[in-house]
Amino acid sequence: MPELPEVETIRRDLEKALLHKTFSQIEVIDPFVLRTPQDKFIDALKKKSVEAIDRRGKALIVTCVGRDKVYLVVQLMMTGQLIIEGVPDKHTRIIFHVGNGRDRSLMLYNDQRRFGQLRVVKDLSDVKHLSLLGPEPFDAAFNPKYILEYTRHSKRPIKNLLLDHTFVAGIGNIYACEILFRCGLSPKRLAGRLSLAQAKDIHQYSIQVLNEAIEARGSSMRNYRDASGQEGGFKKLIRVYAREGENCPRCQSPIQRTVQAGRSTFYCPQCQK
DNA sequence: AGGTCGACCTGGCAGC
DNA sequence: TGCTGCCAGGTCGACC
Repeated sequence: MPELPEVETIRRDLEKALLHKTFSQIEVIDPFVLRTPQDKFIDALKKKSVEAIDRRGKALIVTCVGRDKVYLVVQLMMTGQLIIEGVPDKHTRIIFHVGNGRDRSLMLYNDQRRFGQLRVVKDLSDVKHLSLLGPEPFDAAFNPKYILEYTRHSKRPIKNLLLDHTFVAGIGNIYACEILFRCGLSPKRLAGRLSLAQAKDIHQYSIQVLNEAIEARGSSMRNYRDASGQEGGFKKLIRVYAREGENCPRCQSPIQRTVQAGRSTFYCPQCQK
């Protein structure tokens, strides 16, 4: 579900709610979402205190300290949610009890489709997905030169490349469409044919779109909720995604939908060449 | 080797 | 109302 801006919003919320608090108890309702054996998962987190909450791509990394240091890695995938102070429902898979006595609270892991994954590791390099990730869009390593060099020999459409997390981490289907719209670039354009100016646009508009979305606390299409269960505000700012048939905000011609790499792409054929 | 495609799950919605 | 088919923000492994 969530892409970089949504996960970053959740990360900031969790930081306010969880930092330096202790997991007093972990209730596993549905072990299906665990990638660490249930008893190990509970044992590794119980009585640990949260030292840091980081994000890498679309993954959340909760650093927990106690007898030893462990990392809780959460990939929300399509429908995962981490909710503070929510009421458990039929999609609640894990309940984290936080704090003690008067300062008690709950953090729920909800996940309708159960694609999400939670694991506990002692060493982040044990998480294969993390080791495969390309640079963060806000990193200096993600720059026009990198984009040009990475794509030089590529025969893939630029949209597919933006979705490839080994190229750049955290961009998903919504933001890939929005970034290309702002660039005025067709999602079907071959990545290997980019000019330096176009690589600069991709770099600049990636950062711009993602920053605006973080500012608006993410987009809510279907299932996305922040850590307090609220929808994000970027939905109103989305110009093409899921707007098939509506007028392009720039030229008024109808936005089209097509399918690339098995996923919907929305774009304006007039503005995006 | 690079790139594409189904599979993984559940549920909402449109159309009949 | 109920059924069917399609669609969904991600990721991986099988396959071409």
